[in-house]
Parts: sequence; structure tokens; C-alpha cells
Amino acid sequence: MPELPDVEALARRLRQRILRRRITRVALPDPSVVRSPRPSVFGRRLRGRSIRDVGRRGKYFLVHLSGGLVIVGHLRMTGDIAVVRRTDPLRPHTRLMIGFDGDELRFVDQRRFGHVELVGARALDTVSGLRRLGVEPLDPAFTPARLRALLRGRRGALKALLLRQDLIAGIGNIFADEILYQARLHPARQIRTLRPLEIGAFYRSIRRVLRRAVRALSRRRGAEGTLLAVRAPGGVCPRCGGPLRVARIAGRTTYFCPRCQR
DNA sequence: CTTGTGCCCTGACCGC
DNA sequence: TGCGGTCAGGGCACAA
Repeated sequence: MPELPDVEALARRLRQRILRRRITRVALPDPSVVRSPRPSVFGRRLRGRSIRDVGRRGKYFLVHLSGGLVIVGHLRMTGDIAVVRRTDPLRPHTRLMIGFDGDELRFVDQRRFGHVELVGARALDTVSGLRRLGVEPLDPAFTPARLRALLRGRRGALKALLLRQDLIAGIGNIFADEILYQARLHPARQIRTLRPLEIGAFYRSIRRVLRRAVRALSRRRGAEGTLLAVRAPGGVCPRCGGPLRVARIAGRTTYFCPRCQR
């Protein structure tokens, strides 16, 4: 589930809850979530440090610690993080706990695709995956000109482009569909056939969809009047009322409205 | 360069 | 109710 808006909302929530707090305890019910260093070292390195900041890059979350260390993590398909009372019952699939006095950060992940690693702040750009990420779509650096440059000379479907983390960071299957829906562009539409007006609509849709989702998720609100809300077999287009279509595009299950999206 | 496949895991769901 | 097959919103390596 987690894409850029989810991870951004998570980072904001964490910032409110654990900023400046000191780690007193680390537990690893499933040591395999830690990529590096070795799980036994991981806990020892964390204890005693305090949280300096919590950030995000693409779908990765970054917890900056005192002493120039950073926890880099990815939630993949089923990961989630919550800060709860230390006495609260453990949810199933809890993989990692980081304790502060009274509270505890818990990394829960049913499918065990998610992971964390601990790196020096200086070495952040050596983290594979993080290193190859493209532009942040909500950053001022992502301008219409930047998007045009990204599209220039490129072939393939719009949906495939949106899913490429090395071009634009943080968009996953769900929001790719939503962005194309709002831009009224067909997911299989070829990049090189886009007209200037459509590129403009594409750009605005990327920004608008992600920004609104960040806002909604940060307030723990749902999304209304969107494809998101009706994304299910038998779903109906909120705009024209016609049936949605499901297809495999760019290797992913794709929902779209064949009438509204061209 | 682009697309497709399989894989890492677990659980939900469907049809028989 | 039980069983096996299929699929899932990510990312990576690899092949064509």
C-alpha cells in the first residue's frame, strides 16, 4: 500500500511522536528485517541515541539519529509503522520495536518484504535503491520543463514511466492509476504521442494528486470522487458513471475508465 | 533503451 | 469444510 503520500504522512506522524526522544531499548522479533549491520550490532548502535529528524525520499523513510546515523527503511507491500504505548498488545507480524520511555515504535510487516538498515549520514547516497531515485515530484525542482525533459526521446506507456523510481520517485501502482485518471490519459498511451496540452495536464495531475493525498492521509481522511475510492472489480467511473476497465499494463493490474481516458 | 519474467514472503479468495 | 491454484499496491536481477 505505501507510496509517496503514505510514507510522507508516516514521516510527519513520526516527527510529532518521537522527535528529540532517546532510544532506550531495541527488540528484533524478526532479525531478518535488518539488512545491515548484523542484527546484534543494530540494537547496540541505536541505544542511547536520540531522534534528530524524520524524513522521506521516494518511498523510503529516513530516521536521522544523533551521532550522524540514519535508519533507512522501506515498507514495500505490507509494511507499516506505529508508535504505541509499550504496554499495548503486540500485533501479529511485528518485526522490530524501538523503545522510548513509555512509548514504542513498531514495524509491522505481514509479508516480510520490508526492511531497514542503519547507515552513516555521509553514506546515504551509497544505499542501493536510494541512490538511483529520480526527482521528488513535490519538490520545486520538479517543474513542467523538468517533466518535458524526462519525456523527451522516451518511448513506452505512460503508466510504465510513472512507475519508474529512477525517473520520478515515490509513485506506485495505485497513484499511477489515479494520476492518469485525473489527467484523462490512458495508461497505455505512448509517451511520444503526447501533445503539449496533454503534457501540461499530466504534470498538473502528478502534483495535484500527490499533494491532495498527502494532505488527506496526514489528516487520516479518505479520498472522495477519485478512482481510488472505486478501485475494485465492477467499479464505476465517478465522472461518467461508465464501468471501469481492468487490464494488465506495464506488468501491473491497472484500473481506468476507457471513456474518459484517452 | 524497453518489456517481460521470476523471485523474495504470507494470506485472502475462488472454484471445485 | 478442505484443498490447491492464483493473486496482491515493490523492487531487483536477469533475459530477450
